[in-house]
Amino acid sequence: MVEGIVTRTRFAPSPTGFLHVGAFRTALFSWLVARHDGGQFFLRLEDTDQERYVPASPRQIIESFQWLGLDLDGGPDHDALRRMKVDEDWPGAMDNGEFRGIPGPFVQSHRLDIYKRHAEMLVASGHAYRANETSEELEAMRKAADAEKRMFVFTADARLRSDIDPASPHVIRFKIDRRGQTVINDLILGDVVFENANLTSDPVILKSDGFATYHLAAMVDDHLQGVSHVIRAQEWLASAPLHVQIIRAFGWQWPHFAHVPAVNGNDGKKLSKRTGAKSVFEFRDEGYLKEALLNFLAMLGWAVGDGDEQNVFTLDELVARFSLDRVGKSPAVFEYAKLDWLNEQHIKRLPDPELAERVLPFLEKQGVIVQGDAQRDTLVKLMPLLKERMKKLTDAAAFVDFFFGDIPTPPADMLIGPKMEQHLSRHALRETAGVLNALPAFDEASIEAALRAQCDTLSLKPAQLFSLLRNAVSGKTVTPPLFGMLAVMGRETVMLRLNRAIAALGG
RNA sequence: GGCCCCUUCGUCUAGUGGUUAGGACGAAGCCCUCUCAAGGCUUAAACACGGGUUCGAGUCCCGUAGGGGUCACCA
Repeated sequence: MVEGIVTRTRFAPSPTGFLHVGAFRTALFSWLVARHDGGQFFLRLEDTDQERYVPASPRQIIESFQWLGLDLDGGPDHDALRRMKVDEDWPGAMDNGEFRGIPGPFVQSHRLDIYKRHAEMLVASGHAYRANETSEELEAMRKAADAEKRMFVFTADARLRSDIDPASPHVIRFKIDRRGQTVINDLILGDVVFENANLTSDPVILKSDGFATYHLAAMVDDHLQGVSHVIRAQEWLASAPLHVQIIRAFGWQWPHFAHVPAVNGNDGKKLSKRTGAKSVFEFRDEGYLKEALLNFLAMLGWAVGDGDEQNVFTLDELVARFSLDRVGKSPAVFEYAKLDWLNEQHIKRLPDPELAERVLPFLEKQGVIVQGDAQRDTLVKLMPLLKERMKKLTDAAAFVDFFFGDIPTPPADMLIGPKMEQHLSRHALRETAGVLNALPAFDEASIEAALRAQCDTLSLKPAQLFSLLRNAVSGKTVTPPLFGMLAVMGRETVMLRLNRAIAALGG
């Protein structure tokens, strides 16, 4: 256990491609643990595999954190990102950030000397040794073991050569202690017991190209950077005993471990492209709120419990209530219907001006709004009409497009009310237009009162008159509520469209 | 195959020996209603299986089955 220091967690992805939301759920758990405890959270890029490195990856990872609003107390700075060949013109995440007492660099390829030094320390202390078998030789050894139906385990005794010149190309392997057992006190899973005799080959900790492997690099960094809780995907559980041995070989205290269960697709299998392995950006672009995504991700595997049945949480509430001992042990499945519902809930809770700001970029992209600033006020007024019927931000366009641009005069058959003749529809429109034009105040309450009175005057049912008006002013059969819609639209536009409709009906 | 993890409605889950097994999403129905929604009410829907332990098991133990992870000079 790391004692006497604050909770410090980290997210340490390998920049080898685009991270899907499942990875960010693990990151969110780590972030929540840190914030709940008033501790720190930082980002470390584990790029010790140069062959799989994808230069677009660091940027995607950092911008995802930015969009989600998960702040970092440390991470790759501008210079580090430049060295990683991330776009020159990109400002980078940490230029305005601070490194609050957490030692960097935060990119593993910039820490090679540290790993080398630590690997040599283990050789000197007898916990590791040099080896230089070629991959062909190793393959042959595996085949031979296979043929004898026994498991291939590489140990110091198995190596072909032991007199290795430190100046020649070679790897350093960790010498696994195969006696006794290792117990991992996992914060989520409880005690997990491993028989050390079952452990696999002595792992390479320093590759012949001078790069460390995960096992060495992550343990060294977590120690040097003061990580108190190692929160990671459950796929790491099998190598946890090895990690404990490495930490012990250095004489360090080990951190709390928490292995987070996987997230599966709706086929029960590992998340794939087809089953929803999307990036954070894809959700953003599809019109999801970060609040909803975060809420949804947090509840995949975590629940408040204790009889509390709250479903909708703000980030602050999650920070206040999250704890690892409430994280379930079993894998969860993405169910996007629930995300949609959460999105609705968070949309409804957003203040109108804020919601309008979120909707605006989508309307601009969809060509509904051209002059955003000029039309912002109208947009804010529309929010009360919209927020109850929007599932995603992309839904807004269909409800508001006719407020911001002219509409073609609807076809005549659309201008005839239910169970009404053409002349009757025309009459009703003409009379109602007259009433609306004479209305002293063109606000929602006045409009409603006047139109309901019109139903009586004309002996029409609300459904008849109102659908007629709706179609005439919007050109649509599905719109926000009529009275509020007319008020926001304004008398001038309403009269213009009603008169056109009357003309289209021949009169 | 060895080792490890997991198993409550379709999905996310509550439950820590005694419950009519609760909630949410989704589904169906009803109500409300100017369309679409929202909202309200109601219904269907689960303890993987088999043995124990116990007066009593979703809860404890042991098996079985199923799912997943891992066994690289990848992370």
